[in-house]
Amino acid sequence: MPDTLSIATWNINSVRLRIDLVLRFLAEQQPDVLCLQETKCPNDLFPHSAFEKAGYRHRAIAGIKGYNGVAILSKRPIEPIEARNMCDKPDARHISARIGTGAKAVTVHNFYVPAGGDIADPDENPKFAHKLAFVEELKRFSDASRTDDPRAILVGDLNIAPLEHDVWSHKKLLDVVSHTPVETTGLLEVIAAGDWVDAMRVLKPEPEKVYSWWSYRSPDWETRDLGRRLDHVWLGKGLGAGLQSGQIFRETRGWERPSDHVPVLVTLALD
DNA sequence: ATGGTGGTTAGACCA
Repeated sequence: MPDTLSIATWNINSVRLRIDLVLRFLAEQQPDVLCLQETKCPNDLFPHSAFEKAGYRHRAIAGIKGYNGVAILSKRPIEPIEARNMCDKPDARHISARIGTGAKAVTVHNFYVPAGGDIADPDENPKFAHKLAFVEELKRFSDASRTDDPRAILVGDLNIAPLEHDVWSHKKLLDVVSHTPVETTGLLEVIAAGDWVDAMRVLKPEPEKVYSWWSYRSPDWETRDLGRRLDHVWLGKGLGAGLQSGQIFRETRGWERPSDHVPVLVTLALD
């Protein structure tokens, strides 16, 4: 086993519609592992053979019809662990797998946190209540993971931009779902509970602006640049010191028929 | 204050 691991996360917004974009990214960057969210693909319709041909012969998937769905694609052997029912719902928002063996093995957890709807009030908006409950569950998960599994990696579309410079305007977005205080505080508490290392923010500390998502609804996304950092790669306590590099593939937002999210790729040493 | 653009799948629902 090589002593580095490169792992990417990407909300693809339909893996079948955008299979060519995923294959292009894999061909160009060759990450060891790619975690997808919003595959929107039932398990029996997952495009296994396309990934097989691309060299991603090891996969763990959890999909349902129409919504959500997560997948872990790997060039190296993996052992699927579980697809958790977060908030007691079988709605395909988590999948995990073990990569490698022995002392260098790591556990990858791929999460898709609920977007939370438009109204930032849990009493008025059940989707926002669901999101807050999901974050609370992530807190308990992280607290347990910190002690049980220091070689864990948590990635995914967490649908929260926790820091001031994770959004184009902190003040203007304070009451916009994804950057409200209850969400940003909650996500920072998840990080604290797990002692997670926020990989991209180690490499690009505040106040640099870092985004991974630009709304479909905003025309001229590139010049206006009204982005948010919703996609994250967190390293467990035993892996944080190995962080080597990270990259956000903003250019994919300009590809034909793009996802509204772009890939985030992190490379780390495993020893 | 509002509406703006996408995907799934067949009328809404979700982002």
